[in-house]
Amino acid sequence: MSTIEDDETGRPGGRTWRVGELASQSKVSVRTLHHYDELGLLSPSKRTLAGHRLYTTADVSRLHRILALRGFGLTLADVGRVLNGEVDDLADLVQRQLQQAEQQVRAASALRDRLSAVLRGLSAAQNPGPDLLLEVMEAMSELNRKLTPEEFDELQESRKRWSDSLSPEQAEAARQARTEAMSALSDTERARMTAARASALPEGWTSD
Amino acid sequence: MSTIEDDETGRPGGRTWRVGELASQSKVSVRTLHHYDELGLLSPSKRTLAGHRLYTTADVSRLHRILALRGFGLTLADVGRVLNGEVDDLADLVQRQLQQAEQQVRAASALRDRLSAVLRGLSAAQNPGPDLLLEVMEAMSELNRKLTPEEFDELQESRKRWSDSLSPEQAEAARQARTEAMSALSDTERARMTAARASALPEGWTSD
DNA sequence: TTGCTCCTCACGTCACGTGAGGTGGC
DNA sequence: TTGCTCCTCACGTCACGTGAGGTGGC
Repeated sequence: MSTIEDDETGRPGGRTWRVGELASQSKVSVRTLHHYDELGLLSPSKRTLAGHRLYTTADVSRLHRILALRGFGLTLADVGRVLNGEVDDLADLVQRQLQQAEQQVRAASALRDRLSAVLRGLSAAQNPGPDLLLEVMEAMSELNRKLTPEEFDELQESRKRWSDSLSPEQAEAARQARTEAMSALSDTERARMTAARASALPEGWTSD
Repeated sequence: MSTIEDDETGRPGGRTWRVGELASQSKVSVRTLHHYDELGLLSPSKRTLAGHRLYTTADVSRLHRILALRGFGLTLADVGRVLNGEVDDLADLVQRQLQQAEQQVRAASALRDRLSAVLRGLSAAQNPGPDLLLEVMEAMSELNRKLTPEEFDELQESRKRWSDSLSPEQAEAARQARTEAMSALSDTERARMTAARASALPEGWTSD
């Protein structure tokens, strides 16, 4: 404030930043800035004689715009296109990003539900051996494909062969874990089918 | 069923599958099976004289176990460790997967909310030019960092410079879009902070 | 002269996709 | 002989992380 020729010069518009400075202030890595330079997404307007990057205020603004768009889930390629004005229908792009995010929410939620069902099954068993848990996880996945009658028979049979090798306590725990898992799976499946029906509507179709 | 020496031989346990067969039946690509072979995750027990892969029933079972575990979000490295019995605390692994899935749900939900706020802002503007949308998205991101007073002033000023170049209709649309966006952002921010507080608890700490 | 920052390669990540060029079995 | 399937390289993807080996400015 009082110094005028300390680190930055007083010339308006002449303030520049070195990579390290810009990186720490923007909470990105130096490597990220190098990467954006390589991609041509953000090339510093100046260089020192030694070849060190110097970012101007305009460059900094562009970086902020890049980080903003990146924060909305755009790929760097899309970020570049948007900033270059190569995208005419931005609303359409945002719409697609939204659908993608919704899909991610559905997928992650379904995964979360299945995992917590496994954990509930685990806690139901007093001594959850690794084989038990594996069995439950496999059974849950098995149900995700529709089984042909023969496959179902074989699954039953292999389950039987397997459970014959267990102590009564282990067998009971396995049964209980499986029941837990199956019911949770059904919930997930029901939700999935509902979602599938909704997304099967033609594009642009609305309920009114 | 009636033919006994048609494509598969009758010898029990002798049934084998070629990559293409196994791939289509298991809904994975041939390349995926090649990949698992390269990783040593699933190497066919047999080969023909010409070097073609032949998968036995045991191999097929292992593939199903692999796909099951993969479906629970494990990396292939973790899948391998589990199948090799190198993981002693499976419950802990599942627990970490669950936390990761929950994190994904939170991140995707927050992204979805911000994107739909942008779209609501968009529809509020009768003529949403690309600059308008960009402005809104940037403003939303800007708020995600805490601004120093000077930065806030500069943001206001740049906003002013920008809005001076707009028609009254555009300016009004921008104002409305921004209001929408800000309120949605606040919701998100509140949720984020709540989550942050929760995750700031030391490991193993529970509320009872 | 010692640190700290900067530079340019260049390989690694993760789970495969996608040719390229060639061989085997019905 | 024509298709179809199979084989083994080997590069590409996406957004950087992580050294390696060397130079510049206070």
